[in-house]
Amino acid sequence: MDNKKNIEKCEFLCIHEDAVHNVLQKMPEEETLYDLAEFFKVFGDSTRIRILYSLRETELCVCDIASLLGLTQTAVSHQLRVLKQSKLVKARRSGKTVFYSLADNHIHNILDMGIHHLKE
Amino acid sequence: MDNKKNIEKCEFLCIHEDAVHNVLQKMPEEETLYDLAEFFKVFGDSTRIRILYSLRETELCVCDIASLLGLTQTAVSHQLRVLKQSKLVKARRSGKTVFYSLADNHIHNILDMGIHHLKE
DNA sequence: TTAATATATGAACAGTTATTCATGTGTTCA
DNA sequence: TGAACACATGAATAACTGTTCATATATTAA
Repeated sequence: MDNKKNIEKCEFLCIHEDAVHNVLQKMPEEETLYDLAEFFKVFGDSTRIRILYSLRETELCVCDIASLLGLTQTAVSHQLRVLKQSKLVKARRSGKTVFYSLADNHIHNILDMGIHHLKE
Repeated sequence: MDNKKNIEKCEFLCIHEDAVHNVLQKMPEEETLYDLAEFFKVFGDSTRIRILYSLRETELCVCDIASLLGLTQTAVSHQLRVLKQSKLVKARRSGKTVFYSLADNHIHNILDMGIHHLKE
């Protein structure tokens, strides 16, 4: 084992080796966990949450969202870009306006699950 | 209406009033959306995600987690505090050691839902 | 083409957050 | 009691993130 560098003083005293070993075997890959955190991070901003909720019913243009939420067009644009990169929303251009909508119904479930947890 | 202060130049041009009005009526309360963002924010850090995954199988003490994930005891303690405040984990003291475990099975579902979304 | 407009984007700034360091608290055991 | 230890916590630092400002792009209409 060459993980001795990370080891704490308490290693020889309190570590529950069986449990730790068991957990280590069942842990998803490092990258998966990282991606998962990145995914949740996108939901971890109230502006983005509000945008996502705005899009629950219908598609809206950038200007609609800005007006609806009392934000600047620029702020909305930046956040929509984040949401788009994370594949939470998709865009459809119609002339000068760009309509945004939720990328898939999955997003509803995730929001609902969060709301549900809060109500406990 | 006294929301004219927030209104953009494009208001008179591109706003889809019906859609916006409809959305406004169905929006959850401001505070709910804020809490929801705070909730997801906790999941939006890879260290915390890794800690939560470590606790999927069994309870672990702080030292176990630190050793398992290659973190300092201090870093783990700080993050466990965040997780505890958000009621995602609970603590049980046994002598000198403190064992942490997931607060409820709900947490599993949320993690799984995230993983599931990533695999699409 | 030019003007108007809806949206996008790069840079700067301010606020937030995760980690580390130093130290404090609570428990056990000699 | 006092030493050892597992854990907690406040302060400081560094990195990250959201908003704003200025400006660029894309589309339409005159």
